[in-house]
Amino acid sequence: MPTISDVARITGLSKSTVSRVINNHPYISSQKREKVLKAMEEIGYYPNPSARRLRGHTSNTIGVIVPRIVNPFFSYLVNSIEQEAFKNNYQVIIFQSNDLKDKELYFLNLLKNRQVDGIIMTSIENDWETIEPYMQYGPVLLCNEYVNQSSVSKVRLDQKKGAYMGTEHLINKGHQKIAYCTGGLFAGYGRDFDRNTGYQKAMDKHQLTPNPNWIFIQRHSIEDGKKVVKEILSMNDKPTAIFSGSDEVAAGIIIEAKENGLKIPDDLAVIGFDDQPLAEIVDPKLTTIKQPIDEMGIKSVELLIQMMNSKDSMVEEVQLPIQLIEREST
Amino acid sequence: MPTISDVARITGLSKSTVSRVINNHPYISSQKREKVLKAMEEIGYYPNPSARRLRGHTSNTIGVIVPRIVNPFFSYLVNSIEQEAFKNNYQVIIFQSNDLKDKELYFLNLLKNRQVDGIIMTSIENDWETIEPYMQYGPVLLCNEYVNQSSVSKVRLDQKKGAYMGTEHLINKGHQKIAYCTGGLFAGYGRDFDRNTGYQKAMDKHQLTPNPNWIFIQRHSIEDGKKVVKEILSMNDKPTAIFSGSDEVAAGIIIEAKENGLKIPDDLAVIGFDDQPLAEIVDPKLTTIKQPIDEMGIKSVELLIQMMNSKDSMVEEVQLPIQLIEREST
DNA sequence: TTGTAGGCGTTATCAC
DNA sequence: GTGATAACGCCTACAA
Repeated sequence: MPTISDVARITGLSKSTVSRVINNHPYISSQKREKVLKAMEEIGYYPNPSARRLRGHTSNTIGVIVPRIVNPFFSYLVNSIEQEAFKNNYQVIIFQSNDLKDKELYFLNLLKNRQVDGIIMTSIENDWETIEPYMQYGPVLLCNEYVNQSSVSKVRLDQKKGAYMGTEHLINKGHQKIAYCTGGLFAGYGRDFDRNTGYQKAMDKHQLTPNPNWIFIQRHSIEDGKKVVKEILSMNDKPTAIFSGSDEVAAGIIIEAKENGLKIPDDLAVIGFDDQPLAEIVDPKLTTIKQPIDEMGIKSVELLIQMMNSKDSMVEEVQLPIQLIEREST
Repeated sequence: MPTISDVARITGLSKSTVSRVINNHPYISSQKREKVLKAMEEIGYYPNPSARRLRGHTSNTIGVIVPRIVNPFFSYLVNSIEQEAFKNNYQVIIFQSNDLKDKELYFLNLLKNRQVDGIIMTSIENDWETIEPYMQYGPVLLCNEYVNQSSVSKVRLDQKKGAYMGTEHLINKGHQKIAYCTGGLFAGYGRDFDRNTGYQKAMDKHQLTPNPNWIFIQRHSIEDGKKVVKEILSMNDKPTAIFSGSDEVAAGIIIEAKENGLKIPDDLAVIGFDDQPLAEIVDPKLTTIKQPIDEMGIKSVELLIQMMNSKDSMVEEVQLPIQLIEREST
């Protein structure tokens, strides 16, 4: 593997000059610049990232924390991030927190060693007070999940509006008994809180009061969705529609409802969130709230790179549009 | 961020001694070892990976090349790899080749800079002659995709048997006109070749000859599956069953077949490959060949770590079992 | 069993 | 404009 010294030797110049060319410094005769460039090309020289990192430069590596990559929402997000990063000459290290506080912290630690230049967090496990101190070691960007803190950059959606739209869509279809199913707990802030608020706002506006039994929390998987149906079937007062915070849970609901002879959307209308590929696979096809995943990834990388390059810490917040996709399940 | 010098200063020992403790060298008085360990703990010392890398040591990083992470097969594989790597204190850099030769080569290049200690390739784009030279820079392991080369380690399945089982299953159900749908071209070796061979072998054994029109190549997505159905519908001599090399294509086939009024499995039996989650979502549920993805990932990491630790290059081949999951589509 | 010194490849600083 | 040199943090001959 050729080094900067090799280039220097071949061109008869000093390492400093070569380094300057590499880093696009001014004050170099274009004649020598050409010479260096040519030599680099010839011997296939490529700067050693470890050395750069050690010397205090950037590592051209960004870390992405996801709860789990097998969730299509996150694999699509990672896809978009990786593509955009590659375009900008960055590599992506992927971390799965598995909803574990410790693992999340461990990953955040890599910022200290400059293992990564910056981190995109797509989920948050620890309290913000725990996470915030890590920001002094390098830029941290929140994508998808967020907190109500003005000190951190975010790329996010209007979750409140999304849930509002979905709920109102069901109301417009004539439903009054609308169940609500979320992945989170009833947190006091962030993504899930905003969704909850959106649902409530829509219900309130139409003077509807949900039966507390119709509120399901911490549901994530297809299996969870199936269980929701079982619970509903055992109720005296059953909902006629259900808003689910994830397409996967919604898919589970549809599958199990059909098994039990329920007609969708007649007996039970279902609306999901994400617009994952399975929304078109499930039968009937799923009405859902589409999140602009690709744009989120692209914007996140763009912003993070800006943050890494700006000397003083900058904070920016980007909000992307959200959209209702009506299919057959409502 | 504390360095080895800090630990040395605090303990009153030299950097060498500290380094020896870190690297578990023999010939250290257990008394001093304790002292060092304690100091490291206290100040939260963690070796700087860049420095280690530069000095010629390992980076505790492995690279994984996948064609695309949004394909559930690969996201599950990456999940398993990341989990196992984390257990062993390794980080995972993820690369998407997007079926591009250049991108694949670019990633392989990182082996030279010791950006990664080893690479797991889950797909192969370039000719083997092009890839082989990179193996001198570090261990490369083939997982899932493979070539008929004894000089490289592999973790793979008996693809031939898988395709054979699937095809014979259809034959046993009374089908004679069996279409075949693969993601690859008709390569002369490797995974897809073995699958093709398995299909042919099963057909031959039962003295069946497929209509050449029933052979579909380079089909990957749900959309591709839908197109296959359209093509079939326009044929005079139609197959009654179809073996698909991927669950996604199979799902597309089922969806489009239903749209066109075909009953599954009566009018068209469908069998997939992978056992992805969608196999249980699609209606009717998909019969498929299950690949032990988790074991593949675990075994790959295990093996790669062994390879990275062994001084002389070792080559090993692991073959994992494969299994038919019968559901409703056949 | 422990310490000293040098170098991995790069870039920033200071000279010229 | 260009070059020598030190330093980033770590590990390993070599010496003691």
